[in-house]
Amino acid sequence: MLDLAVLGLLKEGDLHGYELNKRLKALVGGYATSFGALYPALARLERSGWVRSTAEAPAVEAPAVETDDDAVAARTRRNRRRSGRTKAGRTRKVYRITQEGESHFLELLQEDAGNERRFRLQLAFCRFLTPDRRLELLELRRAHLMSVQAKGRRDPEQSTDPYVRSLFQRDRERLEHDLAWLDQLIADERRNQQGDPGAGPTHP
Amino acid sequence: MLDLAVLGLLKEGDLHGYELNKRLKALVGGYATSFGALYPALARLERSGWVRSTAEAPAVEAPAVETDDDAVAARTRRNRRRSGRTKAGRTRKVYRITQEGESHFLELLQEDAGNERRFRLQLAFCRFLTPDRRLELLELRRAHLMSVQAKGRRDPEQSTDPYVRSLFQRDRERLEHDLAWLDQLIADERRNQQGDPGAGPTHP
DNA sequence: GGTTACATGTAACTAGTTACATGATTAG
DNA sequence: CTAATCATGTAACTAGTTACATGTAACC
Repeated sequence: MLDLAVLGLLKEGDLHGYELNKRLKALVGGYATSFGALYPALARLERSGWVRSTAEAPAVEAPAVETDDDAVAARTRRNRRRSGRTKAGRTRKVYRITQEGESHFLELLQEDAGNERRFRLQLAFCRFLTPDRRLELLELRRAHLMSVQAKGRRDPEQSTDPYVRSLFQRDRERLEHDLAWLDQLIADERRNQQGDPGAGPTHP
Repeated sequence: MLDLAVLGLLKEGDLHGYELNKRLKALVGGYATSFGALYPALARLERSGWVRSTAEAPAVEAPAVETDDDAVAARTRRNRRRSGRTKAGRTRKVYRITQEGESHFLELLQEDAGNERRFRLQLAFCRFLTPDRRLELLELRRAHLMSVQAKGRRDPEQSTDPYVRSLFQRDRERLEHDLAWLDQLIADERRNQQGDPGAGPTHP
C-alpha cells in the first residue's frame, strides 16, 4: 500500500522521508502512517530499483502557493550553505522515482478494487491513468460495492440487539452514499471523455 | 481485535471454529475474516485461559428462529449418533468462555476509541456493558471523531486535483454522517437511562 | 532552558491474508 | 461422480504500529 502512495507522491516531485510522511498523513484518511513503516518501505523501494536516493539537493518543485512549510524551507536555504546538512541536524535523503518505478506505479494503480485503502490511493492518483483506465477503475470499484450490497440483501442481518441493528443500518447507508458518490464520479468521467475533455468531477 | 470478537460471540453460547468464522464474517463489515487468523487466535485464547475447548458436545443454545443452518444441524443430529464425529468428517472443537475470559472481555470492550474496527466490535457487544460504561464508550468515540473533524478544519486539504478533492469531500460527509449517527445513539442512551430503561436506540 | 519540529533509522509487536494440506459428507 | 460444504490446522507473507535511539536547531 505504502509503495503506491510513495511512488505517487514522488511522481509529483522529489522528496525526502520526513516530508513524504507528512504528505502521506494528509492523504491516507483513517489510519496513522508512521516512520517505522515508511523508512523500511523506502529502503525496499530502492533495493527494487523503483526509486533512487541522493543525499540532499532537494529539487523540490515549489507549489503555486507558498505554504508555511515552503516559507520555512526558503528561510532555511538562506541560513544554510555549508555541507550536506539541512536546516535541522541530519542530512536528508532525497528520493526520486525511476523509469522502472513509473511503470511499477502504473501497475499498482490498477490491480484489485476490493481493498478500501488501496482504492483510496488509486483514486488519489488516478489522474495518472488514461481516461479509459480511470473509468475502468471506477467501474470495478462500483461492481465491488454492488456485490457487497447484494450479499447484504441476500442474507440480511437480523439481530435482535438494537446496537447491532443500528450498526448494520449505518453500514447500509454508508454503502448507498458511497455508491451515489461513485456514480457521480463515473458520470463526470463519461461526460468529460466525450464532450469537454479537461474538466474534472462536479462537486456541489 | 479477533479476541474481542471471539469472546463476545462465545458469551452468547458455545461454538466451534467453523461456526465462529461464519458469525464473524457477518459481524465485521469491511474486511475478510479467515481461518488462518481464527484458529491460531483460538489456540492463543485457550493458552491464556480465556476459553476452554472440548471435543464436540455442542451445547448450542438454539436461537428463537430456526435458520437454515439450524435445520441442517438438526437433521444431522438425527443422522449422526456414533462417536465424536460430526455431520462432516472431522471432530469439532467446541469453545466455551471462562470466568477469566469474561473479565478480559469486559476490559477489551472499553479500551481505546480511536480504532475504527475495534469500535465496531465494541458497539456490537456494548449490550454487555453497564449503561454508564456504554455511554462513556459512545462519548469517547464521539470525541475522537470530533477531533478528527477539527484537525481537518485546521489544515484543510487544498489539492487542485479534482479526484483528490472529491475524495476529501466524501471523507467530510462520511464524518458528518457518523457523528449524526453517534449523536442519535447517545441521545437514545440518555433517554433510556432516565425514563424508560429497556428500550433500545431509535431507528427510522 | 524547555518544547517543538526536523530528520533517519531499528526492533519488537500487532493484525490479518493467502495458500496449502487433509479429509469426510452431502446434494445434485 | 463431482462440486460444495463442513472442519481444523500450518506456513509464509503483507501491512502497519509503538517504542526506542540519536541528534540538531528554531521558537518562545
